[in-house]
Amino acid sequence: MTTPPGLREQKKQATREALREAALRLAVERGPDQVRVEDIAEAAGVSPRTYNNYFASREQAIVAAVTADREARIAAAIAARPAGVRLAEAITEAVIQQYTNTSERDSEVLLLITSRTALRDAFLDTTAEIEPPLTAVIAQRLGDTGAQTARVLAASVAAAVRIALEGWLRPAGTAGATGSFGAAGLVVPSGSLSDQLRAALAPLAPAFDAAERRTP
Amino acid sequence: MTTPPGLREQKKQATREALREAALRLAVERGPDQVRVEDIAEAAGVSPRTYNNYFASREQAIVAAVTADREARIAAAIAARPAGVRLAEAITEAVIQQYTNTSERDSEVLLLITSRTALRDAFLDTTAEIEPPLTAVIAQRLGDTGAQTARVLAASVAAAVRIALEGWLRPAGTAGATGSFGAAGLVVPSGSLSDQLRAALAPLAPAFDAAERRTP
DNA sequence: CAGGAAAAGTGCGTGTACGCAAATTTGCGC
DNA sequence: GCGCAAATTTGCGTACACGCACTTTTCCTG
Repeated sequence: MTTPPGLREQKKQATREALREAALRLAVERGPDQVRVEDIAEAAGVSPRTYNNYFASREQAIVAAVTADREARIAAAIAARPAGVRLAEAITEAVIQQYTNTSERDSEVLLLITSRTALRDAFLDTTAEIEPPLTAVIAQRLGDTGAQTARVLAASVAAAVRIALEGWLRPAGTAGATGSFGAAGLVVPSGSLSDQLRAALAPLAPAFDAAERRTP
Repeated sequence: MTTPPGLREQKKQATREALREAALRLAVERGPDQVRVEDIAEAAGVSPRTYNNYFASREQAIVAAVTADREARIAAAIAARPAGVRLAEAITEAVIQQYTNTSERDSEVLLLITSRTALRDAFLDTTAEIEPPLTAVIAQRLGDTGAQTARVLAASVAAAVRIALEGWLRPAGTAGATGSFGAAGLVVPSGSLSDQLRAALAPLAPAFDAAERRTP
């Protein structure tokens, strides 16, 4: 059913990644406001029109360089957990694991992202991407009868993650200007990201428990 | 604290409504694709630039004509319910009440909205507007300790409503073309809107119960 | 009621988003 | 290998979104 990765699809992914990388590189080099779609397209070796076949806005390519494939990794992380544990717990831990897996580079880029409202919004919008794979994983656990329930719970998780991220990087936006920054570790505005995520997801746990109880 | 409605604010609301009405009227008259921002602005007696001070996209004004003030009405409806009933129930009923309160005109316009993807998306996006008032109402019931919980639950409700609406008007989009339509009642794709909303909100009830139990 | 600060409205310029149709590339069967 | 059907890329044209600086309106205070 799943077509073996043809050369066509391969090339498409290559183009997508080239655009992502070019966008991020240019944004870091010049500052996010000094990068036009035209520049990104040129750097990736495609036409500006093609850029918009891959990304619907200038910001998407930049944030995609950080969030790429996060949805798939979260879904895999959940599926990897033993079937015995509570669904709520499996999801919480999987989400935390993936979102705190930020490399050194990522943490630098996050500063850049928070520095522009448009970028920040685009970044937060990527939380919606985890919905489809999350829905699939949840539906699998709940059985076919709970398809609608799975969608609602997945969307709720995405919303909670979004809120956690907002809370986490809000104070960061108020302080620094565009230019230099430094410090050793991550920016730790109001509690660690792990704590924010745990706190945001906790209220949903009873809903997961009830859903699981209905189809054990 | 709350400034008495100055003449300034009054005029702003008047402009906003003028834009809404003009947008909807033109969209119905000519078809949604034959209406430019310039046209709407002219019909409302403001400059095109001012249009974008009120609405961030061409579609927003059109859908706003249908969804105007829905958030406030939902919040009021919840607050109006006796403090004794379950929060989950109060919210569910209030939401259903407000979303099924469609006038004759609204049902006609909904057909128009579903006929264009961009309009449909803009319409679904309006569900996010209920979050802030919903957060306030929920937070009030849960006490100040549950502020974060209130946000998450409110966002979950908004997500559930969105899913319900999607499911409700999906089949409607596949059938009819732009032009004529008729029939007596509302379009009833897959179950009534009430049923869709109830089904989408049901999975969240345990989360509300648990939150209430924590601060009774 | 005059003065002036704050807010809303406007014009302009730039970059963006995307429908459409033509040109190019890819993959498959022969 | 050949050629064709499907998918992708591209150019073009149009409309939109919005930052910025400037004008006009509102409304508060003395």
